[in-house]
Amino acid sequence: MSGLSPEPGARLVVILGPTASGKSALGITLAERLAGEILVCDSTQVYRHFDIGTAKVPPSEQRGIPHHLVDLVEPQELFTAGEYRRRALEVLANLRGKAKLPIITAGTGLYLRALLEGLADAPERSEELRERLRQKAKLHGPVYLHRLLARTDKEAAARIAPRDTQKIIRAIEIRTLAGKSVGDVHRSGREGLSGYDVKKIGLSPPRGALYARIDARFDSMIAAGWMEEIRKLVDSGVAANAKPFQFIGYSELRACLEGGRGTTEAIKQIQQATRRFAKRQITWFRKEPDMHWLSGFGDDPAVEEAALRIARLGQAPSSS
RNA sequence: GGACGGGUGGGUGAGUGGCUAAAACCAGCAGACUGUAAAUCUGCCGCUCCUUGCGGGCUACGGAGGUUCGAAUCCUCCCCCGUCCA
Repeated sequence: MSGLSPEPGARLVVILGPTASGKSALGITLAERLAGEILVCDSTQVYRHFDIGTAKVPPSEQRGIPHHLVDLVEPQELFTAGEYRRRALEVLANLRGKAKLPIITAGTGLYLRALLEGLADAPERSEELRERLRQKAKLHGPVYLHRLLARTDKEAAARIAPRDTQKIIRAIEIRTLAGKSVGDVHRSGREGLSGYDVKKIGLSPPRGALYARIDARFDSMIAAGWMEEIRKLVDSGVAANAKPFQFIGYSELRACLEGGRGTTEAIKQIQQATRRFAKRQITWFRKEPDMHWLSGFGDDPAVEEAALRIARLGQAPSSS
């Protein structure tokens, strides 16, 4: 449904790929050449003050290209896919008025899907309900909630693994607050993005090379003062259980800082966690429809050229 | 030179005669995922064959022999590692 509206409308470029694949660099390159602006689609970069570890592009490296959807909330706030969608739609409307090409650099598959395909009309999260459910789970064991869900929504229970507490809670939440099954809520449809001719470019560097970049990027983040950033966050009173402190690297390094223990073990953990994260991203993006995959990093000149062709013409490099 | 302890699948490591291709954990690979998504969860993980079955074959617990219907597990010799005694 998305991008297939009767009149092709404005163009929209999406660059997606695993972490450290060079999405940001490619985005800036395309923006410069095509009079575009960047919409970051990353669930971690929406948090203010968590800059280095979330790999935000520092203003000094943005080459004058506006970067939207970054630094939207404070660390103790919660952010959701629905909120991302609302904000992104605002930015898109705004760029349309200025006749700028929107370029989305996407690392968070769920957020991108929320924007492109929409979300069902489901209730927002309810902290009170969730807290009650979490208490019950703690009391009766992890599988208890699954049985609870099965009682009112067999279909959802069949789809969700008994130990996937997070998804079970969400399902119970929808069932309870919407008053109908999750399946019914989802089947009621969702409204995707329309009025855009979407070009999706995927970065797919060789696995080994990607892993090497991940390791190298960690070093440069440290060199850029990641530790100092964390120290400042701690000093300014950001709670340890704040959402962004759960992001890869932040929790481990905070523990090093406060526990005074060595970092060599933490470094290995962080690099490994990042590799696993990249794998999950790859899995998610693999089934993304209408992709133009490029097998290199976003700062590779050959990739830049191919991406430019796709962004301009919407043709696969092989067909040109 | 002698006395003990130990050598197990990519790693750590359990396993003392059959239920063991070998626990568990890690790593790796694959997958799911419509408001926590850098999250959460699932599967596979010696090789191989097919009529894909709680199927067949082969290889595997340092090496070589042996005992036994049957050995990672018991015996003999050898090699290596650690600790201790000379």
